[in-house]
Amino acid sequence: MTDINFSRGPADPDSQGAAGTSPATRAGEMRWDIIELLFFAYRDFVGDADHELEAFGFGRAHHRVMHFVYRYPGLKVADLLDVLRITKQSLGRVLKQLLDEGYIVQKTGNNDRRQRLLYATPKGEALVAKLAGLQTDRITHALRDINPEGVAAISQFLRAMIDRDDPDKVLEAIFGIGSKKPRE
Amino acid sequence: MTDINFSRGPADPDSQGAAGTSPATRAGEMRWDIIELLFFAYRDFVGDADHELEAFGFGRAHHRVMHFVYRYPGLKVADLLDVLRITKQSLGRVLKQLLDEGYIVQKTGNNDRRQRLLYATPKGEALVAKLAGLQTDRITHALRDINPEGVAAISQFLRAMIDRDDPDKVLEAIFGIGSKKPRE
DNA sequence: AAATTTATGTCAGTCATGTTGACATATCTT
DNA sequence: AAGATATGTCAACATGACTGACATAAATTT
Repeated sequence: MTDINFSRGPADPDSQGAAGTSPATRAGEMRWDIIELLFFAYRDFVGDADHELEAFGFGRAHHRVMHFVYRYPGLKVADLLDVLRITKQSLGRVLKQLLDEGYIVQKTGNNDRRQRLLYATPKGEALVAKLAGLQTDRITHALRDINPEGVAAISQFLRAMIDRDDPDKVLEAIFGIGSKKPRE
Repeated sequence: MTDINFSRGPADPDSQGAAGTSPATRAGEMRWDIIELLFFAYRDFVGDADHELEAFGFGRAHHRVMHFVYRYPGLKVADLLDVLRITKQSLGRVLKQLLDEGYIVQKTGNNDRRQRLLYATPKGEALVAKLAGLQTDRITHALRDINPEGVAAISQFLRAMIDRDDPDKVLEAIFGIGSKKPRE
């Protein structure tokens, strides 16, 4: 049936050396393993939520907004734009739906009445909890046979994969700039 | 400045318990840390390639196709569909561009002349190497201070995050299903 | 007080990438 | 010869990105 050549790597690995210009260009030095594991792990990780979201008529964009609004109550629209790295227009459509359908409420800022601070409603909280539950189940399973040192290494690795130049508000909170300890 | 309430978690965490139905529904049991680290880590991980791809007039879809064609020479179209989990039409557009612009070539299968086996050209290999170089640099940096046991834990974690029911050809290769006949 | 900047919202149009369903062709299998 | 399979292509559509322009209210600066 499947007569694919599954020898790993290109037919002529040596042809790589001269082509690229970035520091790691020789095929032998590439972290193909981690690159591909990240692809598949993330694909299935978000797949959990994707499937559930269909029942709500929502997409990934809605999930991301709901998640961060729930997790960081009182988030401003501008902060959300920084975190999600999308444009105002893209966010606007999704946010409007979530507001209209009662998953999120806005409150005018106390200090600055131009701001619309965002909060999840109980309905919104339930959705986030449901999705996070699915993802937590997968994570818990994946961590099952890993000892505390291993878990620490995983956490350290993921943190070190994140850009730290010009972090947004949420990242500052995650990395505990203000001595706030992430729940762990 | 930013007068956001950055207390962690929802205003009323206890409201979660009754709402959800999946195993992990109580807010205190959620792996918010890993969930968010995965989001940011993957965002920045793929961001490396995204930026570079603009110069080629390509998007993420092109990268994914090029990557797997380069890594698994002789991949069939059907295998690529399994791996990427997209439809024939979506793949078709992207694949046609890569063929037209000389990044990929097709060869008719020897055993089965209906098959179009895909191979990266030197031009395609150079592109993959460049993008993988950027991502490898990030990974290498993130693994810098992690000992071999930690790296093993990271690898194990990522593998365990991946669905193993009905794995595709590439996953079978990654997980080293050693027998001659992985699927029938 | 007036002018400017900021935070947000919205409109119009475009693009990339995904979808479904139908259908055509060549080739392999029965 | 008939049917199944691998691939390619068509039309139509959905989502979620984008740019650029513009409007409003509120804060800030002059």
